[in-house]
Order: sequence, then C-alpha cells, then structure tokens
Amino acid sequence: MLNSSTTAGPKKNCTSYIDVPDRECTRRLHQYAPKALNSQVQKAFKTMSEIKKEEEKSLNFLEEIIEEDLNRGRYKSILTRFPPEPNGYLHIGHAKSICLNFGLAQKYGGKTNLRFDDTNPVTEDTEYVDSIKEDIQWLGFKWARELYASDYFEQLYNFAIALIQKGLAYVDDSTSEEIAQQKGTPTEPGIANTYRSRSVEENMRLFTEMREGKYKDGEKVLRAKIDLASPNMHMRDPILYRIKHAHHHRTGDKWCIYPMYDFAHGQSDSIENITHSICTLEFIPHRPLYDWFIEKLEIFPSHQYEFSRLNLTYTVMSKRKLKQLVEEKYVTAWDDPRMPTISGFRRRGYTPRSIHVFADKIGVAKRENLIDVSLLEFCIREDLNKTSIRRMVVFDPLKVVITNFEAAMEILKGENNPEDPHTTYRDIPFSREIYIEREDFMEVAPKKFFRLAPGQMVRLKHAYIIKCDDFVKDANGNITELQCSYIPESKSGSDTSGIHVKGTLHWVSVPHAINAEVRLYDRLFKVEDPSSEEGDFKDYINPNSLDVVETVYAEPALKQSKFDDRYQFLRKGYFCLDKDTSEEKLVFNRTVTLKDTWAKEVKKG
RNA sequence: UGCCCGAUAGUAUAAUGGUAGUACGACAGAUUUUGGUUCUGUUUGUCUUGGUUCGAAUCCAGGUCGGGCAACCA
Repeated sequence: MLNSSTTAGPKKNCTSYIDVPDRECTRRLHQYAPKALNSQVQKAFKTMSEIKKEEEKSLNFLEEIIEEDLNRGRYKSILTRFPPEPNGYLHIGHAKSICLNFGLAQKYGGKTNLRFDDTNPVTEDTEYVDSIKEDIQWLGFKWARELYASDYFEQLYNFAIALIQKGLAYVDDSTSEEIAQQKGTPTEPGIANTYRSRSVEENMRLFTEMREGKYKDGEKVLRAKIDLASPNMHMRDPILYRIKHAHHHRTGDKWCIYPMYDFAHGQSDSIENITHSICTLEFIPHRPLYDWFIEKLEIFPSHQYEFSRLNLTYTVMSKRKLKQLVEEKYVTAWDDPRMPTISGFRRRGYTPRSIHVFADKIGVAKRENLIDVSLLEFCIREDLNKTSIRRMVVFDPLKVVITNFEAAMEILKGENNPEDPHTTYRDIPFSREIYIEREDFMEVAPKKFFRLAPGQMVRLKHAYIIKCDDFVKDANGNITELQCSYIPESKSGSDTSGIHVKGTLHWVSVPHAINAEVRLYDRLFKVEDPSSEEGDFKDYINPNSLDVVETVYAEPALKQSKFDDRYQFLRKGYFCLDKDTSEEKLVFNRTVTLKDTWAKEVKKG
C-alpha cells in the first residue's frame, strides 16, 4: 500500500507521478533562470519549453471529439460538409466555418462535401450558388462532392411517407397563426388539434394530394407527431413540409411541397454519411430533433456539433443586415471593399492565406465572442509585409525644386521588396522637380518632427539627402513650393557624406509621375458592436468609410500593375488594383494602412 | 420566469485536479535609408458564495450575468 497522502492527488494516469518533480524543476527554472543563469542557458531553457509547447499544441473541442472517434475506431475516416443556403453572399463568418470544416477534414485525412441547403425556393438563386463556389475556391479549398439538398427531395419525400406510416407524422389543415397558438409558449404546453388524430390512410391520401398540387400555399402542412408539451419548442410537432407553388432554381416546377430545414438537414447529412456535422450555436435546440429523425427513420447516425459564430468589431455579420446595406445603397455591392463578405475582402486585397491564419488564431469554442478587427488587420499586414511590391506614391503633392541638381534626370534603383532576400529592383527616375507629401513639411516644426522644415534635412528614399533652404507662399499664405539642395555624396547605397538624418520621405519625379485614383477605406461603423446598440444599426454607419483621392502621383513602374499583385505604397499602406481600373485610369484600393506610431504620437499631443 | 448553452487579462484562446500560458492590443526601449519591419521588456485575468480535496480555472451545489429557443426561414 502506498501512502495515501502522496497518491491522493494524481489520478487518471501514472505520468503525473513523474510530472511532479518535473514540474517542480520547471517552476524553479522559471523562478531563477532569468536572474541567476547566463543568457545561453536561458536561451536553451526557452528552446526546450518551446519544443514542449509544439508537442503539446492543444486541440480545440472539435479536434478532441474527432481524435477520440478515430482512436476508438468509430469511424475509419471523417466526412464533413459545408452547407450554405444560396440566398446571399458568404461573409467572413462563413470563412471561419469553411476553414473549420475543410481544415478538420484535411488534418485528419478526411473529405468535405459542399452541400447547398436549397429547400426554400423563394429566397434562393443560382447567382448565389456561383458566388459561393467562387469564394470557397478562392479560399483554396476543394470539395469532394458538390451536392444539393434538392437532389434528395424524392428521398426526403419517402422518409416522410415512412413517418406517416409509422404514425409519426400527420397532415394539419390549420393556418400558421393557429399552429403558432396551439404550440403554446415556453412556459405553457401546447394543445393538440383534431387533425393530430387523423388515420394513417387519411394522412397518406392528403400528403399525396399535397404533392400533386391539389392544395394552395398554406392550406396544409405535414407535421411530425412528437410531443406538444416538450420543454423544447422544436419538439412540439414541428412542420416537415409546407406547400409552395414556386419555381425552384434547380428542380423547376417539379415540386410544390418543400421540406423544412429540420427535415432536410440531418437526413441529408445521413444520406451522405457525414460523420461530423458542424454548425453554429443557435442550432443546439434543434439537435434533439435532428437525432429523432435519424432514430425513427433508422438511417446513418450523423452527429451534430455546435461552435460559436464569428463576430467582428465595427461591422455586422448577419446576412439580413448585409443585404440591407446593399439594397439601401449604403455600400455599392456585396463585394464593396468595406463589406465583411469574402468577396469584399478579396476585392479589398486580402489574401486567402491571411484569412486562414486569422481563422486559426481566433480558435473555436462555444462562447459568444466579438473579435477585435485589429487581429484581422494584423494577419493581412503580416502576410503583405512579406510579399508585397514596394512603390512610391504621393497622395497630396507639394512640389520640391532641387536647386543644385543640374542633370535632366537620373535613374535610381529601388528594391521591390526589402523583406525578400532575393529581391529584384526597379528603375526610379529622379529629376530637378519632385513631389513630396504635403504633410511631410512644416513651416514651424515640433521637436520630434523628423521630416522637412526650413533648414532641416531628410533622406529621399532610394535617392539623396536634401536640405530645405527656402519655401514659396502664394497670396493666401499657402505653401506652393519648396526649394532644396541635395547632397551628391549621399546617394543611397553609396553614401559617403557621413550625414545622418532621422526622416526618410517617399517622393516622385514631377515629369515622370503617372496618375491614379486611390480609394481609402475606413471601418463601416462608428461603434464596436452596431448590433448591440439602441435603435437601428444603420444609425451607426461611419459616414467617412470611403475617401476617394481621384488623382495621386505615382512612380512610373506602377504603370505595369497587375490584378494579382499586392503593393505597399511606402509609408502609406497596402494597396491592390481595383476592378474599376480602365485603360484611362488606374484605381487602387487600400487594403489596410501601415501601423502608424507617429499618428498616435500626434494624437496624444 | 420553462428549457438549453456559456462565463479565464481590453479582445480572443490554452491549461482536461498539480507552473494560470499564448496571440492580438496597449505601453516602454533597441535596431532601422518606410515614424514600416524586426528584436527586447512591461502591463492587465480564472463571475460570485459555499462544498469536496494535501491541492480547484478545472469536480459538486446555490446564486449572478450574458446568449439562444415560441418563422409554413436556414
């Protein structure tokens, strides 16, 4: 017998017996290593703990479930599905679900079906089917099979017949108001009507006639016979089929009865042998029904698991609200770069990789959340910093004359991407007249202003150090021109001047500049969580979410811009070409700004 | 006031009875020919009250707060 005081704690497995001294050792290292040990030991210690972390990379609750199912031999491989209703465009919340469903299958060597939940013909359209497929493909995922709930209409109809014959479904002639009333409330049980006791034969006849089109919309429904007193409202004889004489985008006019979500989704999962049917939290109360159909029909037991949907600060995420923004012209379209739709992010310049990383970083859990949009911005900056092509573009020009520059022009070299060790270079023309950003000059500069001011020096990126000798004002007192001298020995890459300046400015040569339009986007809403505010969410729309600068001045290399390219306009932000670009005009979208600690400094005063 | 779900730094997310950690943010510093990047450091947390236990974020009970459910929507 072991001493109970030493064995009482650890249970479950014996490794904790070993863990205790190990943990104690780790604790001591934590306590003493930083001060007592030299840096090399600290480094080694850190590496070890990092390795440990790699190995112990924790699983989210879905991964845990799947691993257990696989380990226990419940399934040989997993099959997930992404089941959108084609009644709108996909948003970043769907991207989370897509990354989850496809990502889980990839991780565990399984597959994922794309299944359109097209059971309501009046809201759905092929336009949406196409956009959904495009968005998933853009994210880089491949579905195993492209399926439609409507493919199963005949099968689902037979399931309904089976329930009727088991005495588990009946045709109800009540109006929707009557049904709602008879359902009771969460605190009062529902009451049965006379239709509930119809015979199997009568139900069979009536349901057949429903299918044949003998009745008008709303005249009859098929209901499951479960429990009108259930504390779960979804179990109070839910509607299975309703009559809709409507044209379906795939089945045309073949059907005039359509299954409800609850009668279609679980059975579709079952027909496809989906092992893990993952949906959002609001479907939790539907799960008993999902299981009830599977049990009563004795079909493949798919299982439903729920996770919390994504919410992002300064935007809205419901299809209904997004639709409203489009229809009421608060934005130009579903793919307006301010929209949180996948197509909006795509047009704005987000990369699939940045969205994958984002989806990974936010994790998966079952609690309500509101993710700070700065995390998404971090993800896209991190990606674009490594991959984007650097260019110089002046948005608000101030002319600078380099008074001692005598040549007509000089060609300078600029690296296309300093983050890339194998970077290539482009030519940048330099001349006597250049534009700099108006905000980069101040007549009277505060202490920490590292830019141009009378008598002050700055470096022109990829070029020379210049000194501001004088400035010219017009009649209204506006500064119209700067007169500077350059230091010939200070050329980038071969600077022998010995001069050190704190500021570096982007610029373009006046005679070589090309024009473009840039569209600067800000958050769509003024408040973090528009949906939780009083009144209409549209009252909180940011009126300055779009700032169009019709003419900016860009270095000539930008003339060769391609739609797939991503640019960093030095000191300005990340940009990409917009589809509104024409022969006459280049149009760029600002994907995201650069981090700007100077702006913060200024704000602080 | 029925049923269901949830609660860990500002925001997310780990720790599965034994070190409360990570990321983003914020702040400070170093580096920098982008006030970018990179690097370093600092900051802040287990909803509450009891109980079980040598030991509780974790298990149990009560409470509080948040969310969902009464569509012929999904």
